Amino acid sequence: MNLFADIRALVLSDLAAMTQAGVLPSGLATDNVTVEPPRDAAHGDMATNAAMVLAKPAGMKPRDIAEVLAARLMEDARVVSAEVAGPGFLNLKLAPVVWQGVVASVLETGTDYGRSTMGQGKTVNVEYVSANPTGPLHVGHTRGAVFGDALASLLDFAGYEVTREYYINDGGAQVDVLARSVYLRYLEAHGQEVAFPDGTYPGDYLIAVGEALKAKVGDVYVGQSEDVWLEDIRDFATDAMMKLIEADLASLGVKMDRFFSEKSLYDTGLIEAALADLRDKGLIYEGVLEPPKGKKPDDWEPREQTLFRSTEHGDDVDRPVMKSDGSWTYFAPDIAYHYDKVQRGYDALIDIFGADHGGYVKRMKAAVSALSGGTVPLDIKLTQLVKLFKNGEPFKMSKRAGTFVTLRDVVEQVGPGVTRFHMLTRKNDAPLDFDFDKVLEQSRDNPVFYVQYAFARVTSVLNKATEAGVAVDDATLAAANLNLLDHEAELALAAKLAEWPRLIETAARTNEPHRVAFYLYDLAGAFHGLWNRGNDLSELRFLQDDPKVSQAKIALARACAVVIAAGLGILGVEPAKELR
RNA sequence: GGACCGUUAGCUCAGCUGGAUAGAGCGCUGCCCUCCGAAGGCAGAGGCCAGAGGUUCGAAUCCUCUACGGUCCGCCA
Repeated sequence: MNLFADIRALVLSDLAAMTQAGVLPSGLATDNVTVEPPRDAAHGDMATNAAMVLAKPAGMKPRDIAEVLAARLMEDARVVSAEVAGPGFLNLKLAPVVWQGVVASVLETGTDYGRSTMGQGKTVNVEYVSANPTGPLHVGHTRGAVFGDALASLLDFAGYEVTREYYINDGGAQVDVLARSVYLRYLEAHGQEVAFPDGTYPGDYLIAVGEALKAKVGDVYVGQSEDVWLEDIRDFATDAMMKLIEADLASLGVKMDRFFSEKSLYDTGLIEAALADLRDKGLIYEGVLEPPKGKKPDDWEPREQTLFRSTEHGDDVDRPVMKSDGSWTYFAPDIAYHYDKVQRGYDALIDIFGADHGGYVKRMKAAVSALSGGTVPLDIKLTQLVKLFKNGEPFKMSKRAGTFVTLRDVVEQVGPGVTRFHMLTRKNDAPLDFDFDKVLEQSRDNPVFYVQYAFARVTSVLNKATEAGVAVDDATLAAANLNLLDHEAELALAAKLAEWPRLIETAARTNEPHRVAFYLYDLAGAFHGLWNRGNDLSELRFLQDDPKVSQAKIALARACAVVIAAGLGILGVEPAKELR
C-alpha cells in the first residue's frame, strides 16, 4: 500500500472523468502529474501539480482546471479539503481515518510494509567489494561492502531479484606476488631467515598461510625454483585469502551469492568470445593511440595495439585490450566478465567501485552498451574515501607503522551495526568522516544511536503495558479502535509512516540506500518529538488509564518500531530492544 | 591538456521526476528538569544554494561557461 500512489490514482481518475465530461481535451499526457508531501506542512497533507502540468497542453488557466478538480476530489471520503494555492497547486487535506488506516496497515503487514513491486521481478546483478585477493579488507573496502550490500537489500525490497556478486582478481600479476610472499613465509615456517624485498607483501597475515602450506606439502618446495611451485602456491594462497575475505565480510554481515573468478575467464575462452562479439560488431581494430595531452609520460612511444572502439559508445578515447606483446590488458577480462553477466540474462547491472577507479566508468559502460546492444543498463556507483578520526583527531593510516586499519579492526571496535549504519549516513559519492569515538556516542547528533533509541523506547512502552495487563501483540493493536488516535501530533507521525513506501521507490530508483538511513533518522526524530510533547501534555503519552486508549496510542508507537525495524533490516542493522 | 565527482547556514551535511517562504544536527542566544527512559526539552537568530548566462508558468535541481577542491588519465593491478 502506497498512500501517495493511491491518491495519485484518484487524481488521475478524476482527470479522466473531466475529459469524459468535456472539461478537458482528450489525449493529455498525465505522466508528469505528481502527488507528493508539501514542503510546508501548513499547506496540507499532499499537493498535486496536475493543474499546472496540464494547463499548457489543455490551453486553459491552471486555476480553472484546479477548481474543477478540487470539487471532484472532495467527493472522495478520504479528502477533507482541496484548496487551490500559489500558481495552481492543489493542496489536499486528508481525513484522520486515512492516517489511522496507515497505522493499521503497518501492523497488519509488519516489516513487509513498504515492500514494492516496482522491480517487477527484474533481475539485477550488484557487483561490489571485488578487492584483490592479496590480504584482509581495509576500511575503504568496508564502505563499498556496506553500500553494495544495503543497495542489494533495498532493490530486493523494491521487488527486484538481486544477485550479490564479487569479482576475484586472481588472474593478474598481483597473485604471483602473493604466491612469492607466501613462499617466503613457507620458508620461514621451515626455520629459514627471510627478507621481504620490495614488490612482496610483508603482512603478518601471511604467516599462518605459510604454516598451513608447510602442513600440507611438507618440505617439497624448499629450495625449488619458482616454476616448480608458483602455480600451486598461487592457488593455495588465493584460496586462503578468499577465505579470509569471506570471513571479514561475514563479520560485517555481508554474504555474497556468487564469487566470480577472473582466472576462470582464461580457461573457458570467454575473453576470446567477448572480443569476437565486439569484433563482429566492428568495434575492434589495430591502431596507435595518441599520447595523453598535457601530461606526457617520459617513456612514451607510439605502439600498435589491439583497440576497442569504445568511443562509439560514449568513451573519450579508444581503449587497448591487448598489449603490444600480445597478452591481454586488464581491461580484456573485465570486458569478458561483463559479457558473461550480459549472457546470463540480467535486466540490469550495477558495479560499485572506489572513487579511485572513476576513470574506468566510461569504458565499462561503453563495453556493456556494445556487448548488449544497448539493452542492458549498467549503473556504476563510486564510493568516496573514508576519513578516520579518533576523538576528533585525524587518524593517519600507515602500513609501515602498523596503524593500518582493517575492516576487522573497525567491526571489532564499534560493532557491525554501528559500522554499517554510519557508513550510510553520507551519500556514496561524498567523503565520509568516521570517528571511532563519536559513532559510539549516545546523543542526538549520532543517528545510529538516535534511531536505536526510538526503537528501544517503544520496546519499553510495550513492556510497561504488558506489566499493566494491556494486550499489545500486533494483531490486537491492529484491531484496536484507532479512531481514538485523533490528535494532530499523532496523525502527523502516522503521516510520516505513510512516506515509507514512497521513499523506498525513490531510493531504489536512484540506487541510493543512504536515503533509508536519513529517513529513519527523520522518523526517529518525529517519534521522539511526540514523546517529548507527552512530557508536557499527558494526553499524548502512550500509556493511558483507559486500556482502549492505550492500545490505540501504542499501536502508533509499535508501527514506528516496525518501520524502523524494516529500514534497519535493509541497512543490515539489528534493532536494539534496549540500550545501556 | 582532458575526463569524472563535489561546492547549500559559522561547522558537518540532507534536499524526491524541476514546484510554493531551501531543511536537519552541531555551535550560538534565551527559557525549561517532581513528567511513559532528561542518554534532555522548547523557542530564536543565522542563506545571493560558488559565480555568470540560458531553458520555462517555475531552477539548489536541467544545459553552457568560469572559479575553487578531490580523484583519475597508453601496455600497471
